[in-house]
Amino acid sequence: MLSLSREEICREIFEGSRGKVKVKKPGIAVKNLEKIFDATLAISHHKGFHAMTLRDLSRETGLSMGALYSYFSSKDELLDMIENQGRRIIKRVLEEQIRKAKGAAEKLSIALYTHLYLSEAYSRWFYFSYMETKNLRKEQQKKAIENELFTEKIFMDILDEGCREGVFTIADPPLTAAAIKALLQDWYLKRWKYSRRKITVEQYAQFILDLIEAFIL
Amino acid sequence: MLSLSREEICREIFEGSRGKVKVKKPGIAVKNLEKIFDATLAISHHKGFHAMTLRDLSRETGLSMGALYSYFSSKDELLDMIENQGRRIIKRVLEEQIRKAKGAAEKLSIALYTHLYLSEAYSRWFYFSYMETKNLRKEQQKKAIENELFTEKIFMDILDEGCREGVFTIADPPLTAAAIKALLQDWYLKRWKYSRRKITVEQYAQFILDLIEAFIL
DNA sequence: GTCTATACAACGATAGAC
DNA sequence: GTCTATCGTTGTATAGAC
Repeated sequence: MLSLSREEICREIFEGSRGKVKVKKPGIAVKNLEKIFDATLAISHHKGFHAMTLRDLSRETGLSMGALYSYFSSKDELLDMIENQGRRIIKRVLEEQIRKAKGAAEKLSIALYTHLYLSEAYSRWFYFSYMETKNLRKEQQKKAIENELFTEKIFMDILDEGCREGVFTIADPPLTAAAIKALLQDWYLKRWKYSRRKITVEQYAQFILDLIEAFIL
Repeated sequence: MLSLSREEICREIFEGSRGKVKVKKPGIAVKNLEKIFDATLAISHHKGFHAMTLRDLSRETGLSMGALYSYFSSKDELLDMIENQGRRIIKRVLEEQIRKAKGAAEKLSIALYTHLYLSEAYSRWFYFSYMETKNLRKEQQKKAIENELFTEKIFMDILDEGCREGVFTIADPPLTAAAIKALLQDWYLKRWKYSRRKITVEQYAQFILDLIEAFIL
């Protein structure tokens, strides 16, 4: 439900990138953008975006170097496209879902689950974004930091609301929100560990909720 | 108390790297290794180890390219020296400190504080090691993963001991240990955030301890 | 022990044929 | 819309003077 298909995502990027993508036919462009983003996330997952060469990307996508440059005008622009679009989708879905909930306790639960399900559906994007942030140019780095603080603020606001309602008792809301973020991030940063131990996203979500509730209820 | 001086660390690396470092005079070698490691961690912190060129490193250390190659035989070897030595020191200090404690509750507290103080003293190393792991060659990557699991196991064992003693009640010890690790790691991965908010390492340590104890006591 | 100068490979990016 | 061929640049690494 949360996850758009990859094709829809690439269509959205294509629509929003008129002028960057030189290829005009939507059918062809969307199909190849899908290949390009998939391959970029896959290769970067193993050796980092900077170490990925465009020759790697050419081999993995089956497109020539020349063809790649019909979809972006520089390696940096490719990075920007991935960063920006991912952020936009995630922000939208997260806000949509939380709006549905009533009361702080339910909002906390929904926010936790939504964030974990999102990072499950787009785990490679989350991992990529986390790991590449420090390699971005200033302007993009600023956006990434804003994004981290934005998500944290969502949890801060829920915690504050809970305190006002009298359902939560929290000594230090900012640190509590930071801890929640750290626990959410571990899910996509340490996927190898959790998948090796056969922990499902549902198990992890319930565990985090229990841990936090033991602290604030 | 925990932190060796940088000079001592570099001396230890120098002693343990006979054959790698071509420079023979200890005084000169230790002084320059200090410059090299410092600069590598500093530059990598901003743009990643792979993006750091040896010309960058030359400029930052004041040594020529030729001189640098008297201290390592390839960029990869430099990376190995940093990874290996950091791991060794941290493992040693962590085990030393925990051995002093008696009983699970005290051990948990000591382990948390020690890990946080260590990651405070060597924060750039911790950050570097975390961020560069996926870019390492297979053999080094395996060591890094073993290291992650080793630290986690320290906490696992303490939690198990506490359950046997009857002082802790834990539904899922492995997930609890994983959560502790995630919270410890956030301290050095998000230094910008905590320092901006003027959170001290003592405050953070006490907060994490409170959070975990609320869950397991 | 450190320097300058340089070799050589690999990179990102482009031009022009198809 | 995609390809091949190639440009100029920049990277790691080394040789030999000092």
